[in-house]
Order: sequence, then C-alpha cells, then structure tokens
Amino acid sequence: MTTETAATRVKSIDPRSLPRRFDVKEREAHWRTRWDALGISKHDKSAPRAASFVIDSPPPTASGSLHPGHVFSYTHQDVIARYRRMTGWNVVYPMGWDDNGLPTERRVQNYFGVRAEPNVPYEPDLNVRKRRKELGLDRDEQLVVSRGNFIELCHEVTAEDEKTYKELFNRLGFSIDWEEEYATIDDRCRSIAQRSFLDLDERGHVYTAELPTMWDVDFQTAVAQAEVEDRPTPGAYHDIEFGVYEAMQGEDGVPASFTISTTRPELVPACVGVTAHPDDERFKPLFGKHAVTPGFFAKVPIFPSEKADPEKGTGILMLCTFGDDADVEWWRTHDLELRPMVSRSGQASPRTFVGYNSEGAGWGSLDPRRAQFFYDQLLGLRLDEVREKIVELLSCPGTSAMTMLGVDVETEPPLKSEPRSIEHVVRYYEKGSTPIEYIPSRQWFVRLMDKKPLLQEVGAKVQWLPDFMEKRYANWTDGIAHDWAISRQRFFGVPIPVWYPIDADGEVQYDDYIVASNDMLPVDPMLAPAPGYEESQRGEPNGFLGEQDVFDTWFTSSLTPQILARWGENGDRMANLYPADLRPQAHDIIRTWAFYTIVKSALHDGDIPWHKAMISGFIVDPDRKKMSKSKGVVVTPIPLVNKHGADAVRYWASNGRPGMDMAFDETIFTIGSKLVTKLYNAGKFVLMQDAEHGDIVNELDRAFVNDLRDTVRRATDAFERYEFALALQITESFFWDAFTDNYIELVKRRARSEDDAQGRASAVATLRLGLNTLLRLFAPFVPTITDEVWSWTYAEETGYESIHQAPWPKMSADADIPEQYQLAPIDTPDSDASFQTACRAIAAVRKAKHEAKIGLGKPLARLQISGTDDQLDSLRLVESDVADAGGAAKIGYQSAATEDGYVAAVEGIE
RNA sequence: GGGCGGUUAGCUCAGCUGGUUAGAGCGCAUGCUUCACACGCAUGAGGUCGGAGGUUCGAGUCCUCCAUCGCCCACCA
Repeated sequence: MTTETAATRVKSIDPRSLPRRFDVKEREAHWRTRWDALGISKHDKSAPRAASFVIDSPPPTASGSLHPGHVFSYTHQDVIARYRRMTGWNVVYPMGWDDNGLPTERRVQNYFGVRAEPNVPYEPDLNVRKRRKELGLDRDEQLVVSRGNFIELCHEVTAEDEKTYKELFNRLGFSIDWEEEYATIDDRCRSIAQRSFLDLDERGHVYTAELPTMWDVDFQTAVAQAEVEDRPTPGAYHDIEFGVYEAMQGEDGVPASFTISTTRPELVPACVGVTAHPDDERFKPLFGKHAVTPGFFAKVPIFPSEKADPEKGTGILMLCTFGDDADVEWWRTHDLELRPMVSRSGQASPRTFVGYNSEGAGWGSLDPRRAQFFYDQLLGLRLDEVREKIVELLSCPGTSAMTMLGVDVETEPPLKSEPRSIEHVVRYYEKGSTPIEYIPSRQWFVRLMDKKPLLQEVGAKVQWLPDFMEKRYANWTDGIAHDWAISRQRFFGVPIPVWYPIDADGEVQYDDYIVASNDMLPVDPMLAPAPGYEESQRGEPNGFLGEQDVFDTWFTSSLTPQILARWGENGDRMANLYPADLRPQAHDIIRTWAFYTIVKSALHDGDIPWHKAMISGFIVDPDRKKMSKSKGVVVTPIPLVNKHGADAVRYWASNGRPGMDMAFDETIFTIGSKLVTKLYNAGKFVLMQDAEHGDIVNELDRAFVNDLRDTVRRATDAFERYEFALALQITESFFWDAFTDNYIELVKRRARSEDDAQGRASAVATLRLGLNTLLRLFAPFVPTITDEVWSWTYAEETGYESIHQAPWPKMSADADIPEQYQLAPIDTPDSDASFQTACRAIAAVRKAKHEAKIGLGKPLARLQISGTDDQLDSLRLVESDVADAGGAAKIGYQSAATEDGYVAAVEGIE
C-alpha cells in the first residue's frame, strides 16, 4: 500500500472537532466493521512455513457456558496474534467449535426432552415439540427418537451455541481468520479423525477388546482416565462375616469364619476372592484356603497380597467383579472368576446359580437354590437399591455362610454390626452423578502404556510457557495407568470407521474387523455397507455388522493442528502450516487436550504438534476457588463487555501472566477504561499541537526519545518471551508517568511558543513521534482506541489505514514507516539523563508548590532549585522547559553539599 | 502420601541472572475546576517481603526445614 492511495481513502481530521467523550460502544462497532473490510485477520495462503506464525487455537466446547475464563485466555491469544502481525509474521489464527460429544447431547436431552435409542427408525421432518404434545408427555418424560433425528437436533443446538461464542469473540475484537472456521463434527474434521484412526490402525497402535472398562451407568458409555474425577462421597462400612470352606469340611486349625469390612455390600454376589497382607498373622492360616460368601455360598480363594493394607477395615477384604481398579488388577493377576452382576444401566442383571459340579453356564454356589432365591430379590434393582436389599438380607441368619456347617449350628446374621458411616473418595465421570463402575464391554483403545518414553521425549521438545508446566505434562504422562479408551456409546460424534464380518453361524468376528478405505471418508458404518458387501447383508449370516460407537471427542480435538493443515485432504497444507507455532490453552486440560494432541502427533509422525505451548491460568473467585466450580454468582462475559467496553475487558485479561491464576477483580476493568480515556485525551492534545514539526534537536526531546527507545526495546523483549502482561506494564508506565504526566507537561508551552520556532518544531515532532510509537505498543492490547487515535492523522501520514496493519516500532531504520515516526538511534553523548533530570526537578517544584499551598497552575515570582553542582549542571540543559512547566520565568540555582536530589524553594505571586 | 505453583502495603499484583533508604494500581488523607483529560493532576501516609535456620561483605531474590492457600495426581476394601 502506498501513501498516495491511502491518502485518497483516509482523511485526517481536526482533533479539536472531536467530542469531549469517547463513545466506546459506537466506535467499537465501527472498528469491527472496518477491520473486516480491511481484512486485517486474513493470512497469506501462499506464504512459506518460515514466514508464518500458526496458532493452534482452542475450539471451545460450543455447548459449554461462557465465563470470564474464556475472555481471559482468548484475549492472550489475540494479543500475541496482533503483536506477531505487526512484527511482520503471516499470522494464521483459526477458530473451531468442539461441538460433538456429551455436553451437546445432554443439552439436547434437556432442551427438547428427548432420548435417542439406536434401533428406532429415522423419521424425516420430525417436529419434537408437536410430537410431545400429541403424546401428552409430561415435562420430565422423554420422547424416544432415532439416532438420526437426535443428531439433527444436536446440529440445531450447536449452531445456536456457536453464534453466542462468535458474538463474544467479535465483540472483543479478536482477530480470528473466520475463513479458517471449522467444527469438530463437520465433514472435514470427521474425515481427519477417521483418517487418524486408519493411520493408527495401520501402524498397529489401536485394538479392540472386551475388557473391564470404566463405565458411567447414567450416560451408559465408557469413559477415559482423563475424564474421571474423585469426589468425596458419603458411604458406610459394613462388617460382613464370611465362612471358611475348609473349616466346614472339618479341617483342624482353620478358623470357621472371618469378617471383612466393605463399603460395597451390594457386590457380595459378585465376590470372586478374598485377600489380606501376607505378613498379617491374623489371616496367615487362611491363605490357600477358600471363603464361602454369605447369602450366595460361593467358594472363592483366599490369597495373600502385598497391596492389602492391614490397617484398613478389618485387614481382610473381598474382591468382586468389579469394585474398583484394584479388583480388576487382582482379577487379571490371580486368574479369578468373572462374575459381572452390574448391567450397563447400573442394575443387577439376571444371573443363574449352579452347583460346583454342574455343567453349563452359571455362577458356582454350594447351595444354588438358596443363592438363586436371594439373588432374585435383587434383580432389576439399581445398585443403591441392591445395597439396601442386601443389607436387609444379610441381617437374616439364613444368609449366613455358617449355615453351610450344618443345620444344628446356631447361626447369627452375617452382617455383624450397624453400618458405620464414613466419607470416602469415589470415582465419578466428570460429567456424571453416579459413581463409575468397571464393566466388561467391547471397546476400542489406543495403546499408550508402551509409549511413555516416546511421549516424554516429544513433550520435552515442546517449549512450555511458563516452563514449569512441562512438569505437569510429564507427571500426567508418567502416571498413565490405562491405554486410551477411544470408543463411546454415544450418538453425536465421529463414527468409528469399522465393520465386523458375521460368519455363517451368525457369530460376529470382532477380531477380523474391516476398516474403511481412505476414499470413503467420512463414513458412517451404520449407514454405509462394509467394503465388499451389499447393504442387504447387514446383520445377516455371512454379512457384516457396522460399528455403532463413536470416538471420544478428544480423539478429534487432539487433531486441531492437522485439521488446520488439512492433513491428507485435497489441498493438504501440512508443509505450510505444520507443526503449528503456538498452542495456547488453560492448564486444566494439559492432561487431556495437550496430552492427546502430543499422543497423536507422536504416533502419526513421531514429532511435536507445535513448538510452544502457552498455558494460561484460571480466573478464580476472590476466595481463590476456581470460578466455574464456585457456587457464587456466575459472571457472564457479554454484560462485562457492555459495561466496560472491549478494550477495558481486554486490558483486564492482558494483566494475567501465562500460567498464573488471577482473582476476578472488577476494579481492573475501571483502570482499563481510564487508560482508554487517557489515550483518547492525550491523542487529542498531541495532535492539536499542529505547528509545523521539524528535527528533534532540543536536549529534552532527544533524551525523551532515548527513554522511549528503551521502552520499545523492553516491551519488545517481553513480547518475544510471551510476557505480554509485562510488555503492557512497561508501556503503560512509560505512557502514564513519562509521557502524559511529565513530558507533555514539560513541553506544552514550548509547543505553542511564538519565539522559539526550532524548539517548537522539535517539541511537536517529539510529541507526535511519542504518541505514534506508544499507540503502536498499545495496539495489541487495546485495539479500538489505538486505531481510533491512529485514524485522526497517522493513517493518512503513514499510509496504514489501520494501526493493525502498521509495523511494530523498530529500533533501527525502518523503511516501512515515514521518517518522522522512526526511532532511529539518537546521538546524545552527555544528556542521556536530561529527561529524568527534568522529571526530578519538576517533581521538586510541584512538591514545593504543594507545601507552600500554591496551586500547581499558578505562576511563581521566584523559583530556586538546589542540588549538587553536577545535578545543577545537568538541570541547566533543560532549564527553560522546567521553568515553563513550573510557572516561573527562570530558575535560581543553589549549590548544596548533600545528594538529596533536587529541592525547590518557591514564592508565589501576590 | 507425591508433584507443581503461590504466600511482598487494607485490596489486586510487579520485583530479571542476590547489591544503595522494597515498587505500581486501587483504596485512604490532603490540596488543585492548570486553556487534552475531575474516568484528571499533585502531594502524602501505609510493608520487620508467611515463619525459622543457613550460604554471603550483602537476601524479598540462593539453600534447608516448617506453616499456609490453590491446582494436578495417588488414596476408593
């Protein structure tokens, strides 16, 4: 762009004609439109990798609620993006929506009152509200719809939710390139997620298996380790007596019974073993023997295990299918029976008991008839109901294992005492409300347990900002205890692109699964037949079965760098955009988003997904609790923007340093507003000084420019280290203290002087250079007000219609900017400190005037300043400006021996 | 129990690789309608830098221990 063409479009205006107040809302709307028209957020698609700065921005969960944390971390990204653009980078700043997954499904369920069932047929043009009315459904009754109809409703809801986010992002002036918008459920992302699966399959990193999997019984889906959280939950210890089989057989020296202590009595029917610590003298005689469970009379092995804690409960415990992680581990290592009693919906499933000598399937019992009688009372009950019922049953002497000793023995109930209430920590799915169960089910997994060294190595190649965040990643990676369960029994997600052959006997051959070919993507195996089959063969012998599960949403969102770079598509841009430069994100999702993204890039190409990860903190309540978790008032961002304006909100967010949590404190918004006002007024004042400008020759001016140069250098250094909050602070303090409070006050008379043409021209030039430079330093933070002031004259003078197209101030000669706004080095051999000298002297004058109760603006009859001889020599260089600013005609000098700095003595005019 | 981070003026936070009397903003007190700005300007009060040891000529800054707050992980019988 040249000055000539720009000048025809941008006309300077007279600052005197500007309104007294800056109308924030009106001008912000104006500038948003302007930036769109100028295309400041667009990137050059032909630019080579080395010229581009690629931001792997986080796609928000569209159905999640907006909170100040979004404003906080997304502002950080935008500040970096704007800075990088000004420093000449081809910034690629996309935005996506993470819309698939459970949050959306849950919102649809609540919003429309529907539930999807896999085998319900699709209905075109279904009007849910009308249908509910027709059926006369109550508010809390769910309408059952097909998978296809449910997905349609999900799309409807996410489209609305995305609008809300987009509005906020636009209101805040984020310089997102909306041409690079994507949604994790769209065709492109579905293809890339499925392509990722095909590639992992080809490399042997995925497998399917029927394994005990963490399961949420409400949502009826598998969950991954990263989605699990611990919650303190009330529970109760139940002391339950088990019999000892060998004692019943008359063996000597073996106790007849022992008592375990459990918080999960409902799992007694699923008991498959008993264990205690090998060194525990109390139970040594029991090892190698067998226990008999109360009520169900199963004969289960008793074995020693180092993992049992003698201090806990009674020191001896029962193992079930499956109470927790440890049960799964013991089941695997000790070759125990499998007795799953919990259904996928969290109820007691139908089970048959058989005698130990019987043929066929069933659970072995020493007394199958009685076991079945008791178990049938539990059938179909939810686990919490099962617990109550079991407690009731075990309170009857008839359930005692001791009854197996013989009819003559006087027996007592197996429940030895009233349950003892405790609070313990229980695993929950983070979005669920019922504890996790371990349920054997067929799932897909990505092998991680053998990849830890690779993941550590790749994670270490990423530069983490701040650097200690790397330890969080390393910690999590080190603590991985399971492979990644990637299949979810949900609807609104990316289908897993596999089919299973069905043999002639109608058996599904899960291990011989058929994967889609690359040219089929995206594909839904529930709708499309497997390669080589006809749709008519679906579900038939010698036919195929389509996988009905979808991927975990992280499976797709972990591919955001590849999605931007269109990995494997027509128009693949991997060479130009991959790996990305910067991954900005919050620290709570290091274990998920950052971790899985590294998993993907490490497994696909053995390398990093991005060079740097900039981790932002949280917004916390004044009481230091995570805001999203607090029970207090939820602050939504749009009203904040309405109240304070985008620049002020951005100012607030910019004060948060990477990695540091920030308390939500509304006074910071006020400070931001004040800065905006000050920039407006200082801009008006400086540009009103419209005498001709000339060379910067005056001593004070040259020293000021040197300090300005120093500010630019420090702010730039801070930005290069991603310490934008520091850059802002450096700029702000120079603007406020040095520029408006001191420099402007020192030269405002000279800038209008009638008799010092050279000094006047120097002051005007310096004022304009100072404002021009400071505006550019502020531009990434407060884009509206800086562009507003820029537009008054700088747009025309420089040819940059928007400040956001202008270059960042450089310390060396800069051909991109008119000479009068360059910060070329200034040779000031003996007066580097002149500006500081003048500031200190004028401060002394102000203090003296204050103490003498003379108004600051009042003229002085006499002004005397004392200091050491050196100090006075230095002051002489800037004498006239200091005298002017102090309101005196001249300065009297008084030599002082002590180095207390300048001290002024003043006399007012009568 | 393990890891990480914080603990500096009433409040929110800066203090880089250790170096003179520890900084900012808000709040507070006092004064000023100075022709850009009262969403302003000026002046001032206010801190034994969580505690205890140690290294050093010298520590808010380094080391050790402790306390406390937060986050993540482990603990789930």
